Amino acid sequence: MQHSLLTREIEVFVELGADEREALEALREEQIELPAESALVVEDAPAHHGFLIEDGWAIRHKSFDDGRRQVVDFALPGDLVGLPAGILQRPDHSVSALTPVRAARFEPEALAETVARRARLAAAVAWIGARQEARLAERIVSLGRRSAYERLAHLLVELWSRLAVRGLADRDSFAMPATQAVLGDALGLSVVHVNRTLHRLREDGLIRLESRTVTILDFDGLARAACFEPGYLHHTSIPERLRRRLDLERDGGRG
Amino acid sequence: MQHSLLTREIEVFVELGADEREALEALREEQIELPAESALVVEDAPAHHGFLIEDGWAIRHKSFDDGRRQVVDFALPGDLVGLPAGILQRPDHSVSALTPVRAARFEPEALAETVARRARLAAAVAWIGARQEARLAERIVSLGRRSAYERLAHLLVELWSRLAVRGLADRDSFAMPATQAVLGDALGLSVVHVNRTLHRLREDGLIRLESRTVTILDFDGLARAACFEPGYLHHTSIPERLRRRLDLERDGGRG
DNA sequence: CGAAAAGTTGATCTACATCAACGTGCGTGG
DNA sequence: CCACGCACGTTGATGTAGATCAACTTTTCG
Repeated sequence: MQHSLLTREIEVFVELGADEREALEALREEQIELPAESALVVEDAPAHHGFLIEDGWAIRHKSFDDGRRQVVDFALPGDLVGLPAGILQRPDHSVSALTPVRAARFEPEALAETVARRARLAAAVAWIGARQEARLAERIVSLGRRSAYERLAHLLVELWSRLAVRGLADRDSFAMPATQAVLGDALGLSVVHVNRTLHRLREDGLIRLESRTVTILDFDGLARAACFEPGYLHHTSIPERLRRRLDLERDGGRG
Repeated sequence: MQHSLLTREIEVFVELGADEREALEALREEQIELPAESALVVEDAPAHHGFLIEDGWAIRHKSFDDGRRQVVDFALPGDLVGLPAGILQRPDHSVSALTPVRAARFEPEALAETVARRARLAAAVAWIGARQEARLAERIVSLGRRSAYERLAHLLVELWSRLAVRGLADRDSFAMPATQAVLGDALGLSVVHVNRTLHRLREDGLIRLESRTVTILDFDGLARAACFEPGYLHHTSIPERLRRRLDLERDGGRG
């Protein structure tokens, strides 16, 4: 894996020139390896970096003083974290490794600068941000209006989909490092209820679950149970109209 | 209000040059006025615009086939909507006017182009996006881990804060055009429960509520009840480090 | 002024939380 | 290599926040 995952991620959507690819590679400040449980970004800590997750899972989460915790999103290989934290004054949530994590660290300001000079990169980053926002919106829908059963089904389909487009899932299964407690914190449920709900999903023949591996036995059934509409994941490329504008930009710009 | 709200909104955080301001003004495609209930963005409709809300309230929401609905966010004067919808292939949620709305319409592609040539503008837009994402994250926390009482208190404080920084709220009150049904759809609660919970907030002497006006009687109490931490709203300006980089960019760039 | 929309209140139901106990796999130290 | 401990998972009993159903009042608006 010589090219960073970031390059690959972006190139799914826009083709990059050699110079653009180089500029991205130059951002990579340091390669880091973190044990499970360690923090990549700490809420309220002023100094912070962005990270590109290259291997392992992380969570973005907020904690209350009284011990309540909410997982805002899962960060999988290929995901960028700490970007908003870098743009805003201080991070308003933490990012912690769920498994051992390998990641590329970079200065958000350097990314901003690099991207500011290259319209196509800027569009790609905006695009990544918009997609993240779409995911959060869908999570709001889950928490607000879906039952525990639907939420869990939905999350499983989402995770599989996100891993699958990156070639990190098998045809019908994937490794699930999150404990039931973490799932509960992501879905706004108690551990006990996550357990019972998983049990029901198994009873209903939708999934199998063994040694931290989820096998989806009935995709249609699971997606139907979840009211899952894949559109919000936006696995497709940047809209034609936008791309055309930016190709113009590229030809007509300083080059 | 000759200058667009967008200009004012951005200038809270970075100073703009005359050219930058002009470029933003040039984006304004058309001024539109919409009655309450009408849609600015329709889920699944391919053609779409971005809008800068100039007056009135709107909601971003998703609807299920079975009638369930979730309000993802409120859009207040000064807010940008339809931006992610413009970047992504198709909008994954709708935006509807809650009251009559005055808004400036623009092509998202034109914004992308304008912004791509001006680092400071790009940073400002990225900054606006990051702030929106922070709001959604906080909403996820509310829905996942806060009680109805806390959620409602939290929302009221948030709305007041957002209106107040824009000079749209009185010292301790604001006009609240959302019905209890809409509040329910935003908070993941039933109308009945919203009603009872509002009642409790009144009983406890935290708010008063008359003719669609919320008066906050006890800010501290309400914020405490909500576990409200204002940080996530990011009403402060762009971090110094980032600003410095972009000022450099401005001096050194093509100009 | 009348009708429809919004708000209010009570009774009842249920999805999920909480409490409690026990099972199971696994890494660590004796 | 066994045994202890601990994190995680599982299951049952019970409690409760909030949903649902139903009726009524008040406000809004054409």
